[in-house]
Amino acid sequence: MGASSRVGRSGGGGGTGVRREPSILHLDLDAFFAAVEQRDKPSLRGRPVVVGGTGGRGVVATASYEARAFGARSAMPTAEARRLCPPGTAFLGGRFAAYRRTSEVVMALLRDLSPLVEPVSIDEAYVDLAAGGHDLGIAGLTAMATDLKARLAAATGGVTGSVGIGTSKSLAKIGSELDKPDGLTVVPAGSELEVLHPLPVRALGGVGPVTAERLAQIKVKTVGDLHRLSLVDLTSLVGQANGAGLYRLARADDDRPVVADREAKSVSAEETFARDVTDPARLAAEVDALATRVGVRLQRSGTSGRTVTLKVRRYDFSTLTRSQTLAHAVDDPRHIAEVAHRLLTAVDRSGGLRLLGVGVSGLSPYAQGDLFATEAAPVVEPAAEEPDVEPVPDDPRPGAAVHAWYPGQDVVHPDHGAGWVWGSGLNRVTVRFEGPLTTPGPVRTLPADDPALQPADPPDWTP
DNA sequence: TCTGGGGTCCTAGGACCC
DNA sequence: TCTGGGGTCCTAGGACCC
Repeated sequence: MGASSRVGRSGGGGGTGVRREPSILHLDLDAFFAAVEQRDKPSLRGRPVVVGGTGGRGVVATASYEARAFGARSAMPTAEARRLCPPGTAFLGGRFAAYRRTSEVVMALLRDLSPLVEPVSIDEAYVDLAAGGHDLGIAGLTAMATDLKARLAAATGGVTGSVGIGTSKSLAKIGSELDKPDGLTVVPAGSELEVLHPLPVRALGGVGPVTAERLAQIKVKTVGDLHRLSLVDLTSLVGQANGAGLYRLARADDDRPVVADREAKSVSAEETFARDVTDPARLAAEVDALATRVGVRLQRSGTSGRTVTLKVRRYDFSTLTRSQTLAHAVDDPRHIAEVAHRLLTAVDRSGGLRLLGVGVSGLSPYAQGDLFATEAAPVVEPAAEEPDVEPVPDDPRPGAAVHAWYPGQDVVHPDHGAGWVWGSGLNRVTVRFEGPLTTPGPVRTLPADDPALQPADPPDWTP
C-alpha cells in the first residue's frame, strides 16, 4: 500500500542507487536440498542428486550441479529429469526437518553480522550490513564475505553459498547470481548500471516469462534496452505497479529496506492427488485433512483469519479459487472445513479433481474465542456495528416465516432463484444468487423479513 | 508418468457507502 | 428522472518467487 511514495529522485543525471555504499548482502545457498543430502550421505557426493516429488506427478525442487549437467532443473517434472539423468542418479523425496535445521544454522551466522536479516526462503536471505556497523569499503566487504563463506561451510558441514553485495536488494541479489556456485561478487557504488545493463531483463526481480515475452515483442531484451523505454510506455505494456517498478530497477533506483520479521499474510495447504479424485466422500475427507493442517498452523502461530479460500485444480489442469470472508476470524479446523466444504459444493467436480487446496487469509493476531481480544481487534470492528444475527434455529415448520439468516445458508427466492447468504444484519440480508436470474446482478440485499426468501432445504420437522 | 507446494503482490469489477 | 465521484471491501484470476 505504501508503494506509491513517489519520491521524484531522478535529479537529472545518473540517479544511480539510493544508498551511497554497498551495504546490502544477499546470500543464496547452492543447490541447497541436494547439498544437504550429499553432506549427510557421503555416497551421494560427486553424483547427480535430484530432490523433489518422486511420484508420477512430482516435480524437481533442487537438482545438484552434477544433475544440472544433464539438464535437470528446478520445477521440471521429475519424470523428465529421470529421462535426462543417467543410471545411478539419486531421486530423493526430501527431508525438510534437516533442511530447516541447516537453514537455522546459516541464518544464525547472518544474525551475527547484523540484527537486520530478512530471510526470503529457507535458502536465501538479505542482510543490512550498515545496521551491523561494518567497514563498507570494497576490501573490507570482500574480507568479511570471504570469512562468512568459510564459517558457513564449517558450520553446515560443507554446504556452500553464493554472496552478492551491492547498494540495493536488487543489486545484491544480481551479484549473488553472477558467480555461482560458491561465489562472491561485490558491486561497487557507481558501477550499478555497468553491471545491470548488459543483463537480460529476466535478471530483474518481477520479470517472468510473460513479461519477458511482452518486452521481447518490442525488441527489449536487456536491462539496457529497458532503460530506454519511457515510464508511460512501460506502464502501458506491463501495468502500473510493474511498469513503475521496472522503470526504477533499470536505473538501479531501489531503496527497499531489509525487513526482519515479516508477518505472514496467509496460510494454506494443498495436495495434488496421485490420480484424479471424483468420490465425494474422499474429497470431503481431503478438505478436512487440509483444513486441519491449516488450522493447526494458525493456532501454533497464534493467528486466525477471516477469509477462507478453496483451491481446485480439475482433471484438465484448469485451476480456480472460491473464497468467503467471514464476520469473524477463524482458526478452528472444523470451522475452516465447514466453509471449504460449502465452497466445494459450488464448483463443478465432474471429470475429477487433480488438486485441492485450503487457505486462510486476512490474518490478525487475535485468535477466535478470545472475546476481549476480538473486540479489541480493529479488523473486526465493523462487525460490532452490525452484529451477525445469531444463527437461531429457524422455525422448522414448512412455510414458516424465517427472520434470521446465517452466512452460508442456502436460500431460494421466487424472483432471483437459488443462492446463499453471505452477509446478514439486523434488518437486511445480502444474498448471492446463482441463477437462473430473472434480474441482473448476482448479489441482492433484501429485507431480513422478506417473506418470499426461504431456506432452500427446510429442515425436516416432526411434530 | 506432463506440469509441487508455499507464498506475495497486483488488477479489475461489483457492491456499497458517503 | 437521471446519474457523480471517491474510497473501501470483497472476489477471482494471474504473474511471479523460491
